[in-house]
Formats: sequence, C-alpha cells, structure tokens
Amino acid sequence: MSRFQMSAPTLADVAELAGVSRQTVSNAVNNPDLLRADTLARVQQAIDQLGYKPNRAARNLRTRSSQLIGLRMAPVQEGTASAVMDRFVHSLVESSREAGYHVLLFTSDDHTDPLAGYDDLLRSTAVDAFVVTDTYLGNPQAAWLRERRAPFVAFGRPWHDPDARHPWVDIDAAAGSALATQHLIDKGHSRIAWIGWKKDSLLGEERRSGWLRAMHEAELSTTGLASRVEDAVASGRSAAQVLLDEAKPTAFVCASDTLAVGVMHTLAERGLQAGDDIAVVGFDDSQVAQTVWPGLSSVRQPLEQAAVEVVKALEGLLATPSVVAKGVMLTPTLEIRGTSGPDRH
Amino acid sequence: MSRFQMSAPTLADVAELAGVSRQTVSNAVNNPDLLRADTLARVQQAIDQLGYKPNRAARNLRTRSSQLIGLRMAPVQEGTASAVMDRFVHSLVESSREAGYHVLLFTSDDHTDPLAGYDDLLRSTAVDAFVVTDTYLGNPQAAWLRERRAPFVAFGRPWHDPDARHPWVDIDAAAGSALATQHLIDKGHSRIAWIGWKKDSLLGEERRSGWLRAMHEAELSTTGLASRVEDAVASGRSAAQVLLDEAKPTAFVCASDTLAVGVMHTLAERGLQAGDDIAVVGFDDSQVAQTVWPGLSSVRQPLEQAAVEVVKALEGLLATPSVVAKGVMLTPTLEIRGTSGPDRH
DNA sequence: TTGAAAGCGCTAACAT
DNA sequence: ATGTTAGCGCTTTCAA
Repeated sequence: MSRFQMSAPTLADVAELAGVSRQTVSNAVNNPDLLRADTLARVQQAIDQLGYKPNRAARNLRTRSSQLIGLRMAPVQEGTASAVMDRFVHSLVESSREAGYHVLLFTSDDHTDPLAGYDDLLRSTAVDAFVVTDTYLGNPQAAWLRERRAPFVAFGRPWHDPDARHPWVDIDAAAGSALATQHLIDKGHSRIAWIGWKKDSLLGEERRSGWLRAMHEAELSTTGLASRVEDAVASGRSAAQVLLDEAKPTAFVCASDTLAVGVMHTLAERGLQAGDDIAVVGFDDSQVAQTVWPGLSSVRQPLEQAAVEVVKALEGLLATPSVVAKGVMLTPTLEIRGTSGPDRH
Repeated sequence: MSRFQMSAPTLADVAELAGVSRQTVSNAVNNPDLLRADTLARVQQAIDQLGYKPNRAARNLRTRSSQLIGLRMAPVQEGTASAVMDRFVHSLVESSREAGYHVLLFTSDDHTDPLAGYDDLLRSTAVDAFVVTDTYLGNPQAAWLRERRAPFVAFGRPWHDPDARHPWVDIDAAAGSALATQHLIDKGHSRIAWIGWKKDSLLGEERRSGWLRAMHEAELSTTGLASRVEDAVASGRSAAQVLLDEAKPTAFVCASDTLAVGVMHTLAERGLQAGDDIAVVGFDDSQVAQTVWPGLSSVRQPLEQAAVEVVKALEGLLATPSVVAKGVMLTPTLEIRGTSGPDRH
C-alpha cells in the first residue's frame, strides 16, 4: 500500500509498517508513556523511516486547537516604535516555539475597526489566543475580547480598567525615567530638565512621573524645568532652546530618543558638547541612540523578557482558563553612552 | 438543536436554520453562483444571524491547504536590518490578507541548521508556501526547498544559481548607488568616494558596482576613492579620515546609513559641515537617516512594493505550480536631505 | 439547482 | 498495553 510517496505519510501508513493500530501510533506520538518500550521503539522506527509528521489540520480539527497565537500588526508608523516591536516580536516567536506555538500575523481590513481582524480569526477558530499590544486608553480590544471569552494576554497594563481580569505584562516606564534621572543626579547634576509628550498620552505621563519622583526624592526643584511637546526631532530641538534660555539646565531627560536627538541638535547649534557640556538621556535605546555621535544614553526596555512573560501567561491561560492571572511589571535598564558626560563632582 | 451557543456554529446549524442541506450552505460560501438567488439570500441570512464562519481546521483538512505563508525570522542582528525587514513584513502581511493568506512566523530550533524550521512546517502541512528572505551566497534553503517541491518565493535573487526556476523578487542595489552617485554628479561633484563592505558580501559588491558604473559613465576617475570596511559607525569614520587625507573627495556615497553616519562623525570632528562642505549619501533610508542632523540623504528600497510582488508571485505559484515564473527586479529611489548639500555649479 | 454519501487524518472514549 | 469505534466540520463526487 506504499503510496507513490506523492502525499505525506499518515498514521495509517506508520501503523501498517509497524504492525500496530493507528491509535497506538497516535499514543506513541502524544503519550509515549502508555506504550511498552519495545512497541514504542518499533513504532518510532517506522515513524523515522517514513519521515512521519502528524498532519496539522487533522490534529487541529480533532483537538479544537490550532497551536497558533494571533498578533495584530499596528498600522505602520514612522518613528522608533517599529524597532521596539521588532525586538518584542522576535522574542515572542522564539518563546512561543518553545511552548509549542507559532505566531500568526494579521492586520485589520479596516483601519477604523481594529476589531474586524480579531473577529474573523476568532470565529473561524484560526488561533488559540491573542497577544494584544496597543492597550492605549479607550482601546476597546480588551473589553471586546473578554466579552467574547477569547483568551488573550496584553502587553501593556489595563489603563482603563484597574480591576481587569485578564493577564498582562508591562514595563515600568516611570522606573525607567527615574533611573535616568537618578543617573544624572549621581553624576552631580541638580538642574535636570524634562522634555516629554503632551498630556493626552498616558504613557507620556507615566514616563514623566519617574523624573518628577526622582527629582523630589533628591529634593531638587523642578520648577520651569519641564516641557510637553510632540514626539518629533524639531519639537525636541525647540523645547531645548527655550529651556536652555529660561531655566539653565545642565542635563536633559527625554521621553524618547527622537526628542533627545532634537536636544542634541540644539546643543550642536550652540557649540555645546553633548555630554561634556550638557548631559542628555533618551528613552527606548533605539538604533539612533546607538549610532549618533557620541552615543546617546538611553533607557532600554526589557522587551525580550516581556515576550517571555507574555508566553508564560499565555500557557497558564490556555492550561487553566479559570485562574485569574496577576499582572507582571518589568523594570527597564539604562544604557550609558557618551551623552551622559563625565562626573561633575 | 441549537447548542448552548457554547461552541461556534457549523455548516449543519446554518443548514438547519435555512432549511437546506449542508452542501448547499457550503456552496453558498464557496460557489454562490450555483445557488438560486432566493436560496442564496435565505442561506446568507442564516449565516449572518448565526455569525457563521467556516472552521479553518476542517476546511484545511479537506482542501489540503492552510492558507498560511511561512516566514522565517532571521536571528536578531543589531543594525539597520531589522527596520528594513519591518517594512517588508508589514507589507507582506497586508498583501497576503488581500490574497486570502495569513503570515506565520517561525524561527529555527537550531541556529546552525536553518532548514529544521522549514522541514517541520512542511511535513506537518502547516503552511502552503514559504517566503525566503536571506538568499546570501551558499544559502542552501532555495535548493533544499526546490528538492522537496516546497512552493516558495525568494526575496533576493538567486546569486548562486543563474538558472534557478523558482520565482524571486529583488531590488536593484546597483541602480540605487548609481542613483545616489548621479545625484552628486548632477550637483557638480566630480571627486566622489565610495565606502562599502568587504568583498565577501555579494550585496556589497552589487551596491559598489552602481557607484563604479555612474562614475565611469560620467568619465570620472575612481582611483583611490574606494574603501572596503566592516559595516559599523567606527569603520565609516576611520575610512572617511583616510579618504579625506589621501584622496580629497568632495562627496561620499556609502553602502549603508551606518557607514554614512561614521563619515558624518569625521566631518564634525574636522569642523566640516555635512552637506555644505562635504556631501554624504547613505543607503537604506533608516530611522537614523531621517533623524540625524541635518538629515542624511539615502537610497530607499521599495520594500512595500517588493512584498506586493512576492505575494503576486506566490499566488501564481499556488495557482499554477508548473509555470516557471520570471524574476522581478525593482528600482530604489533616493531620499534627498540636508547632507546632499547645495548645487556646486 | 439541490441533496446524499464518503472521507480528509487525527484523537477521545471506550473495550479488550 | 493495545485495538475498535466514532466523529471533529468541511468539501469532492455523484446522483436526483
């Protein structure tokens, strides 16, 4: 009955070759402990000989699972965000594989309705669970998914819902900017300015609060030292001009590398050395921070670790859906480069 | 027979509600033309009412296809590459969706054997086809996949095999650097230096050849004007120092933005204005090129278009596997920014 | 134009 | 410890 090797071998093929039933082969693959050692060896040999791999579709149909995790790609945005996501996605794929899952990428048909993509995959049972990444305030995804009893883990805490019952993983942004600020205080700075985003960004407020906290704990004044602008190089540049003229800071902490690069532009224009004359620290440890002269110190998010935690939560969720998982909060680190400057003591 | 709404509705549920057979519902979904208008309307209403979506696993099992395209994520590499892939992947996901496919991400278990990941997915019939991205010389993937009759499209021409029979899409790197060089010639430069990669990089040689061609066509000397280094900021920086001292170029074309930033460091150190004093053009239009002061002119690859072409080739491949597809070659564009400098006429 | 029968490859439940 | 039976939800083939 050996087919022309045209189609892949099935359980039946292996069973026939090994002289056992199909179920025994299935057990050999999924519950080897159930077989006697010699039977297992015989079946295993037949499997190897035929190069047998269980058919995914058949297994999925029977077990009502796809071993697939859905991840929605947000619309392209110019900026540092893509690189951030790249590190996360990479680690997510690796961690998922170790847990026996693959990652399925999707976008929404309609940019006005990000839910459409989720709905389709869910109703066609194409994925077992989702990883939700853009948990900005008012994003309806979490509530929508919970309502549909769709398993998901959020990367980003549930801002909108303090007693959300879904698992989430997030990075403590405030700790990141506090770290950056403390670093500059340790270097001997006392007039440390903040350039951040507009008030409507919760993440921006979060990052800002870390600067504020570190300054207050060191009993340093923050009056006139903060600025809120758009996340663009030009905005960071003009904010730095104003702050330098009016508040005379010796150091800047910025909500993004983009803003920090803007500060560096202003310093260069005024003949000031970033680092030696004025210290600058950015946020996200982007490609730009690593490349720009003389190296931009920057807060680095543990994205790889975040992905590992997300998969961990996912496994727990799929194993025992009833258990209410706690949120996981991770702490960023600081990459110290040239713009930190020398000690000022 | 209405289940407790616990599990998703099936063909049978729709059939019962519409008062037709299961097969008729299947036809309504897949071959609407076969139904009489009123029957179709009735079935369609039942589908909407129940929120029916065909079960993916069942359909896959029956049709022996998964509507999934496999994409291997290369190991993380610090550098500009990740941002490049991000644009490509994004567009690939969008184009795939329009063609009815999803993108499945995977990595190889073993970093020494990139084939392992392909083999698993192939034998378990988890994907219909692959998109292969790293087609460097000597990469065995293409040959290996062809041997196994696995459908795939390569992003990257088959360097190793001029008469390869698989479809491929690539970007004409030489045209890109020729474009950059011609741009500088048009601005009035005649001593234009090249900083590229070591000889073992085929892509590097390709990018270099465009500079060479444009220079020769303009009957300009290239003697002493080329350098081959590692792809790092420090390398670009020291290469620029040597070239400035020994060959007195007025402009640089670089094989990457990373190298171009290195050149800009050297210029800054010598009190020279990138653009006004010495022109610089990079390659890849990375985040850095867009951010760095005063804006780095750079060759931009049409990655979005490349992904569209890849999916187009994939569709053709899966529809009629026998047809030998031709390769598609796309041409880059040039993003002009501050480092291009003024006209010198 | 619609329906009935069969089976894709696998595993859960049960029987031996 | 191994085998038998049944069926997951769908589509292909053929009959009405």
